[in-house]
Amino acid sequence: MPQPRTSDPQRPTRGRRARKVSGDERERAILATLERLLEERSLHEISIDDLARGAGISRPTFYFYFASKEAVLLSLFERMLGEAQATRGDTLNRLAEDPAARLREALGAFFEAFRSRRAVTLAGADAQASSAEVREVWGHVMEAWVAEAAAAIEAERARGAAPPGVAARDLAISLLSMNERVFHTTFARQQPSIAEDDVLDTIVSVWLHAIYGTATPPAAGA
Amino acid sequence: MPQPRTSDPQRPTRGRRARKVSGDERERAILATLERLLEERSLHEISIDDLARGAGISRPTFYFYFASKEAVLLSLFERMLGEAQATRGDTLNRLAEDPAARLREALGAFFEAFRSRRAVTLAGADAQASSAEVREVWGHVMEAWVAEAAAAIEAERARGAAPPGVAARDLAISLLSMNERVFHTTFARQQPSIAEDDVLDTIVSVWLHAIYGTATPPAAGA
DNA sequence: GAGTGTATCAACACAGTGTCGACTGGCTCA
DNA sequence: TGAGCCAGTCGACACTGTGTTGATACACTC
Repeated sequence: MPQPRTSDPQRPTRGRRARKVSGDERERAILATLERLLEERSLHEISIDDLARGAGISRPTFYFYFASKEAVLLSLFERMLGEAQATRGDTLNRLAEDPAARLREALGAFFEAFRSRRAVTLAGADAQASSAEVREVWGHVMEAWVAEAAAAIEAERARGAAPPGVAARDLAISLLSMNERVFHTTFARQQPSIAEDDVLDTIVSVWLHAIYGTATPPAAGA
Repeated sequence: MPQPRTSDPQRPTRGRRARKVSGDERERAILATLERLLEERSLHEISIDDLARGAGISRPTFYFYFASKEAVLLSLFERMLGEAQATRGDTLNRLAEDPAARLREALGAFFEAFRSRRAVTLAGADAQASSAEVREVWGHVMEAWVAEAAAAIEAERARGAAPPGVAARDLAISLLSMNERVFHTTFARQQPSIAEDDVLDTIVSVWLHAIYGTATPPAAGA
């Protein structure tokens, strides 16, 4: 049985010129095909045969590259989450500089990262229902964001800018859960949902009130 | 082709004594079987054959009662949502009496309604990914809650208990979305999630701060 | 020029879905 | 009382999608 290749990038690419069509190109073709098809229909309306044909290979050959279509989605999803991480930076750690502005910046970066890959975001969220693996990846990413947000909340409480209240971690989970679900319904254009242009204003307001009790918390210099 | 029966209760039950096993009993047996199996595994790990066997009938006979397993879930889901509506009452309309207490009451009723039917709640939420029909039912229910919550927020702003802010409807959507997702991760015992005992305290606190800017808003009499 | 690893696919086995057509057995009304 | 109706039932089939097997090709290595 051929081992499905992991997307491990340091696989040794053997000497000089690659074959007409290399394995990496095929892998990328499969990923691109899924991303394209997800713009039109949901993962469970896409068959492995669709992906294989889209990448110009047969169904058994598909299995040489990925173990399942969920695995393809997972790869796409992980890439996107990596990008989301990268663009966001450490904005939350510098909350004290100007809470309202920094928070808007951080939440805006998330929003933008997900918005720019709408189809993958939605499919990834939906796939959590059916794939324990997707659930686990998402759980790890969320865990990191929760820890970061909780630390930021505690720091703001410590410097007296935010009043004490419910456990910082629980608050962070609540607010991030809100983001997650609000983004999802907005991107899916479900009813009821918030208009794309109003999402950021609304969630920033909730974050500020939930953490500081006011929409205009004090900056560190003030 | 036999018409799949709706769960329409006023179907005429013909004269005197019912047959050994009536159609209604079968229908109830299918619903009960799904609810039982959902405690152990997810909808897409349950086949129509499982449901049929569980109800003591063959697979083709299943189709006499329901058009698909999603339809069975939908029936279960709608019943549960109906109960959630019923137990909650009009608490949100009486927010002014004592905002913190009434809000806790209203959110507590929701939490309890969903908690008591954990398996159906989780399966219903998951099925939104794959079934437009489930999505639509959930959308309608949410829409009603959003309208009610938005009206309550506007009333509190009108009486001066809550400060003005982002659109009441958008705020209502955000807060209800938070509930939805927080409940889901808690019931599914995903990581990260809020402990079952802390959920109510946490979300009530966010609602109060987001609407009133404080955890101790004034009652109407005060 | 034999051997190894990558890449490929036709053909198969299988699981689940949905449908068709035939059958049963109680009930109604002529 | 017996012809006809109808809710209810299921064996058998066709179809779709999944995952595996085994054989093959090709490039590059030693």
